[in-house]
Amino acid sequence: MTDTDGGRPARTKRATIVDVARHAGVSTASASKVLRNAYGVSDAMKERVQASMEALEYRPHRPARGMRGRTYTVGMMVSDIDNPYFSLIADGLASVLRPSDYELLVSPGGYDAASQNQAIEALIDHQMDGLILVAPLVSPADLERVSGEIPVVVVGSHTASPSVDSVSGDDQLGSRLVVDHLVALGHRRIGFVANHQVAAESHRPESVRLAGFLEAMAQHDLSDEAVVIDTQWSLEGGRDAVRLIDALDNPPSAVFAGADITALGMMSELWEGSRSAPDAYSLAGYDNSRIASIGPIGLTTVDQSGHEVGASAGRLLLERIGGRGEASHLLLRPELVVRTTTAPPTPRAL
Amino acid sequence: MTDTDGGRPARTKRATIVDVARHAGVSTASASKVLRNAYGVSDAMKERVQASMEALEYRPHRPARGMRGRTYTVGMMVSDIDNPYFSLIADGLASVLRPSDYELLVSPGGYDAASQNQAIEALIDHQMDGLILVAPLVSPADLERVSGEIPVVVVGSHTASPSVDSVSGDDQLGSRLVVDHLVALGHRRIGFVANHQVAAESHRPESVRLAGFLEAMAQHDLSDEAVVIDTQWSLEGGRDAVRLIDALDNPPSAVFAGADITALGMMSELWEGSRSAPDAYSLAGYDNSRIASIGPIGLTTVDQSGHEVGASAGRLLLERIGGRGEASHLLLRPELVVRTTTAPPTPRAL
DNA sequence: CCGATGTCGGATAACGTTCTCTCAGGTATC
DNA sequence: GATACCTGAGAGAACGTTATCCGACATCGG
Repeated sequence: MTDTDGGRPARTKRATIVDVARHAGVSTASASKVLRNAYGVSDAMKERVQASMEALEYRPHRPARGMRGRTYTVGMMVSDIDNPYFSLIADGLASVLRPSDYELLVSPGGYDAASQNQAIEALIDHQMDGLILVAPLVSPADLERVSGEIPVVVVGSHTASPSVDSVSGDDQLGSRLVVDHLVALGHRRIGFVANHQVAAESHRPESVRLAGFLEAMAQHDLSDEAVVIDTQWSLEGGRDAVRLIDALDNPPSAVFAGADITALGMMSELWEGSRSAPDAYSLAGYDNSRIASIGPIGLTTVDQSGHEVGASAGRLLLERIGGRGEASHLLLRPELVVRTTTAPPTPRAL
Repeated sequence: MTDTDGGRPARTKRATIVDVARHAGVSTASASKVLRNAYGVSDAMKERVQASMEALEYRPHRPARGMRGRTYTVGMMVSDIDNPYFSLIADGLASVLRPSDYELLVSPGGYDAASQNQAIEALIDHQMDGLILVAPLVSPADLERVSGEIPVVVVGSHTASPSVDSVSGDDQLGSRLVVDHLVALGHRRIGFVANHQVAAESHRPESVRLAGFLEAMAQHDLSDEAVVIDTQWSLEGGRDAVRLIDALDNPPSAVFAGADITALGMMSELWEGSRSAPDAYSLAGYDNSRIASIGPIGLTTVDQSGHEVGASAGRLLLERIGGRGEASHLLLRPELVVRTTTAPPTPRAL
């Protein structure tokens, strides 16, 4: 009735380190040493134990390791697994984790601080060795608390915390690249679609991009021509943006949507009104999501090299797990990708 | 020098069930009973213990639970976290897991059988209570082996295994919906873009969709007009498909791309040749990914209701963990979503 | 030839839970 | 008022691993 015999299929017992030790004729302590390649084992013994592990198809039981400290697993918290950018980050991360002993597990945290906090706690409860938080919505205080328990690397949010590592794109520069491009095309009156929900928190990309936009406009002496449209970064928010712009007395001839998803919403809304970019106005996004490159879309955008961001985050985390004390903050250089949604202003807009 | 004192931040020790028990003045055994709301605790004690848990911010240590069996966590293996359809599945899954005690962790398994196997093993090593495998590339034999160790629900692959549960869309029906639609529009010669890499394995959606296409064409007495284009389901594969179709003597007036991603690649390639759907030929995809609905894309496609698929998979898995013996196989009804890439054949194509 | 030093291997006590089993006390039954 | 039964509470042994300590032996310098 217990598991000694009865499971429907002849459930084969998993080999433990004790089995390995017995099979190799050594103590479990020694087998463990081989497993961790710790100090104090002869080559002969090492070989014998490894052969036994092979023979028994031994794989360490992670919870058991977790009870003694390390699980050799790092957790990644993302708002939603459906984000092309997050996927690039995961890829980069995986590429640095693969050669190490570490493994990656992802937790979908949702779109509000409370559920993200819960997801993070669950990751901690699993005794992960380190955490990668992608564009987290949690408060700085919570972040600080978490980083006291476990090494943390924040990706995408500009934090300057002394206890949390961070990797992000230089969104200030990214905004400048877009503005420079639009101005070079001859635009003067330029709009920016802001994400009002979170713009107040200065460390978030949303507000850094806005600040970068305003600063770049000022550098071109175009502060008076900067038009901020307040809505939300989502497909629906993009649609709203189009309507808001239509209602303007003096509409811009080019719009920087702040994020690809918003630009896509705008394109969709324009399309439904039989208009398009750049005919109605030039349009630029941010993120270089895969969809932006599809022919009929052809969105001008900013590439953040998610792969590189992920790889850097992985390296930082591994270093931190390895014992580095002080936090490190990386700022990666974005690049402008010009496609077909930006062009010189149309005559009627001059 | 050890952790009794020295960590840089005043690292607060995590409360264990022993602490809770002491705080409440009961035995750890009783505290554990309250935690699992097991039989044999008075209401008074239950209340006291729960108050202590609250006070100490107690959260069970999952690895420790794992050592005794359950971890209250289910694992989901996906090829890549960047897939809009997977995200819908995860959403549906989360919605049934939330009210339960279970939590979800996702492992990105990659695009080949070997690395997916590795990801699955890692999930097992973590002592997950159950596994959701999304469109796995692993062999039926491996699947059988895994399902002997842990409850498994396969999503997206049509399996009839007696030991593995499955949930998938009725791809055969989906193909028929597309063909019926195209024929109703007046098309007779219709192409299907096949995914040659995996088409041989009859349980995979790729081959079921192909079979469904051929059967539907036969039902319309159009077997002679069915054109199968052999390439790959990816953006690049879609581009190839366009070139292959161009090389045909007697090209179809409508093409069923088999998957949205392929259709998008085709649209991109057509666009670069200053052509488009449905002018060049009608085009339909499969999956109803979010991007398909964007105005300038407007792809006619088949909706599989990923949310419902995920929710069903979650329910099945929970039942299975709960002890259901025999496997269950669900087939969900897909729906056609008509947008702008399909239209009656253009005169010259008649 | 003796003590000091170094190397390799093993015994063993945790780690935080679960769960079976035992026990104490109360209540019902005759 | 003795016996059987129930109920609530606790003791304690796992689970699979790690890491500290300890001992045995070999080597080396004087």
